[in-house]
Amino acid sequence: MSEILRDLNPEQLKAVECIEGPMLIVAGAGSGKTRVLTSRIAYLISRGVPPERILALTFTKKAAGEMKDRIARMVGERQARRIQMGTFHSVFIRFLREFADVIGFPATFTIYDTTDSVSAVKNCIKQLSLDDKVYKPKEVYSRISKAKNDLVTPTPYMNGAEGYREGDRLHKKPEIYRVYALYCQMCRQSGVMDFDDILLYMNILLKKSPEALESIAGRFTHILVDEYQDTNAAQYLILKKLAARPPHNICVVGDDSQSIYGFRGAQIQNILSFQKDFPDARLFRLERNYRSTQMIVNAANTLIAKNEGRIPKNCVSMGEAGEKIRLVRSFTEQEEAMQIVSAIITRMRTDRAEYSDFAILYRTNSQSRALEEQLRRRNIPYLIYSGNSFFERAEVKDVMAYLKLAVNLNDDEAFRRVVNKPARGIGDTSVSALSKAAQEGGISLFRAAYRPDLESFGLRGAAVAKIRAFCDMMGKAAAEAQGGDAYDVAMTLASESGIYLFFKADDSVEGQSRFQNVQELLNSIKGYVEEMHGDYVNALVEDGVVSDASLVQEKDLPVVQLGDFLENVSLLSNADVAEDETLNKVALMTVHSAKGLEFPYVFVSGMEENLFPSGGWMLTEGDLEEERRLFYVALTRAKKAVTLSYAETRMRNGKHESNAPSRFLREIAPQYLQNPLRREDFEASREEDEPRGFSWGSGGSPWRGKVDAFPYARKKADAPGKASTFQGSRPVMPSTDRTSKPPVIDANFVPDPMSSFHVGDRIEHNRFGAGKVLEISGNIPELKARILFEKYGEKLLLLKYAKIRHI
DNA sequence: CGGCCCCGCGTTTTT
DNA sequence: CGCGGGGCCG
Repeated sequence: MSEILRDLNPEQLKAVECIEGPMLIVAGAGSGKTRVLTSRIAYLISRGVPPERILALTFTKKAAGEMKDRIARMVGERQARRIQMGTFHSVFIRFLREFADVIGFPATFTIYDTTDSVSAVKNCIKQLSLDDKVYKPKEVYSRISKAKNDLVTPTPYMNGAEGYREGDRLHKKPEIYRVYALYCQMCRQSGVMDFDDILLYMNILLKKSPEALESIAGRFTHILVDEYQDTNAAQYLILKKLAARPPHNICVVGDDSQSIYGFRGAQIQNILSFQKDFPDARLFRLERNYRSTQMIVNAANTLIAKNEGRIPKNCVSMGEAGEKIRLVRSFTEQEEAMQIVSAIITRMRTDRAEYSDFAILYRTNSQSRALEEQLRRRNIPYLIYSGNSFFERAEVKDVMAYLKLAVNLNDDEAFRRVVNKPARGIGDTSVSALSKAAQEGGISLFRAAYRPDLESFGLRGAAVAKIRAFCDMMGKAAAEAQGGDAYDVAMTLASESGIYLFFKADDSVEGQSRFQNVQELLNSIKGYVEEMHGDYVNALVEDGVVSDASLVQEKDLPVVQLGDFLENVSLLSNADVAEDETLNKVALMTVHSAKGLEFPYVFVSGMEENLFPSGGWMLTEGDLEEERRLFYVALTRAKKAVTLSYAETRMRNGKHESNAPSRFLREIAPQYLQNPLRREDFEASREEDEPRGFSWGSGGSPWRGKVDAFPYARKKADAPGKASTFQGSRPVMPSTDRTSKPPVIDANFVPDPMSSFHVGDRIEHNRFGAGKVLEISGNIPELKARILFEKYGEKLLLLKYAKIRHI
């Protein structure tokens, strides 16, 4: 036991040792939250709490896995395995299967991912003859999702609960309730639940069946919840029910400052008012930051202090002072990327850092492109953590649909996707007719295929025969999937269905790549089966059932079924990257994806208004606070150094956009910034020397007013009232076409230091080409040079920004 | 029935 | 700009 408690600081120790009653642990970034959670569980076990009576819930599989590993190291694999630990969704799926009959679902229900759900919603919209230009499937789905999170089921929805109908009418979409009702009916008749259903039906189950509540809640003496600030209403209510019985041994851990999923229904209020829900709750604060330098922690503190309604806490770095946060200004996103890459290369030299010590974070996935290009150009290995791009590939989804259909023949989404792939002569007409038959009977497409009166829906005998042949094949596959090995079943199905050959036969370059993906999917099934078998064997050895892993025979291994694999995959996230994939690579990801991770060196790119914080249009105070928390998360990922960057113009949706530097850059107290923003930075374009709004190639001599261009911009900065430019978060410069500006000559351009230039030097500019220095004026760092360019005439450049080198 | 083209659209997304 | 979906044509 002493070993469990040994390395904890006093605050952590208190949080671990308090074993009875409700408690809230507010854990600042990098304060050893996971350590406390795992130590606490280990401590409970050491104090005699049976592991199976501990329920530990996380949001991600990764978090659950890491915690399990760490606990196993403390109390042994054998004990650790008995803990009920997993994601909200995976744990609740288990309960729901157990009590499936109560809520009227087959115990074998399967899970729709978001794509499945949206496409099912789309189908419902079609079936109701609604215009999908008005009723956009994605929008309708998110509306339904919201309602489910609020536990508003179709009937109350229809009857006006929580103002949903009213809201819909306001948005001129009064029929959403009908889509909702139909969608629920469809899911039910398909034996399918979406992600929100898992939480919704869990609530319904606990409400409807006191026996189920008693049974489930009675299993656990201790409940632990990770990332509590991200729970939504549905999760919150489940937790409240499970912990309803005194002494309410529920321990929630989180950080209100890191609540960044409000847009998905997370309620920061849950953590803020935990002590109201449980008046005798004890509050523990973990404020010692072991991750980041003082500079980073202090900077982040000053930023987050701008938010209201926080749980008061004062995070203090236990590390060294550290260096100030750097700010990189650039003209375009390409330049920004270039500078980031250069900084990485420099840092690797000076600090002997490795590629994997770096993360480049951004607000939106689309920002990765420019970064990728520059990284590739410099041959730097990188890894993009973006959505499950592999499982989003059409060919992978096709094969997955076959597998899903084999596990659940009533999965209409899967059915539609593969019924005519490869071509079986079952076209739209046939599927529509089948659809009618299914709708009329309130049954799935698969079941409808066997209706004796199918021909009365306008199908010819030949069409019916083709449909039934397909269904027979799938029926056979389903029988095999029942109790068969996942990999064997998948292989057999892939070849029998013809989908394997379908992809193999395409010998175009893209076709081969698609086939490779299919192969990779099948391999990953094998990998999964082997991993499960490995875990099983390890458990046998650990339990002393066998003395050596090699003694376990193949026939003794448990069958890993296709359904297991599919469920596993559907609950996978983009943080779930194989460890060897991350080796020695620069990490690129959104700030959201970075939550929970840490890196020695962090770059946050795109620090611009309208991007970060995003949503300039209708940015409410609440939205802004969430953006600020998001930036807080970004800063606190760094252990040693942070570099922030922004670009003056950025290509967005095919248009050039100019935005002011992010207000967040001003919200970090300037003493933590190496080169804080000055007022003129918030003014428009101070690119090189041109006055703002200037348009290249607008005909005539582009050099009117060239010499006084920069002073002009500065004068404006000093003008009273001008500060409002950055207060109003609208674009500072209209997107006048800057497309015809002189091209960047060399993207790899490395400028010479500004003090190296002298009158008479022959120089070369990144964009203007060759020229001669006529005059140097001003003092560092405001050093200016008057340069006569061969092609563009005389210009006054601020050397700090100009990309110039000697020839 | 399949392929091609045009149009529309475009935060973040642990499950 | 780059993608995906729908519609139209062969």
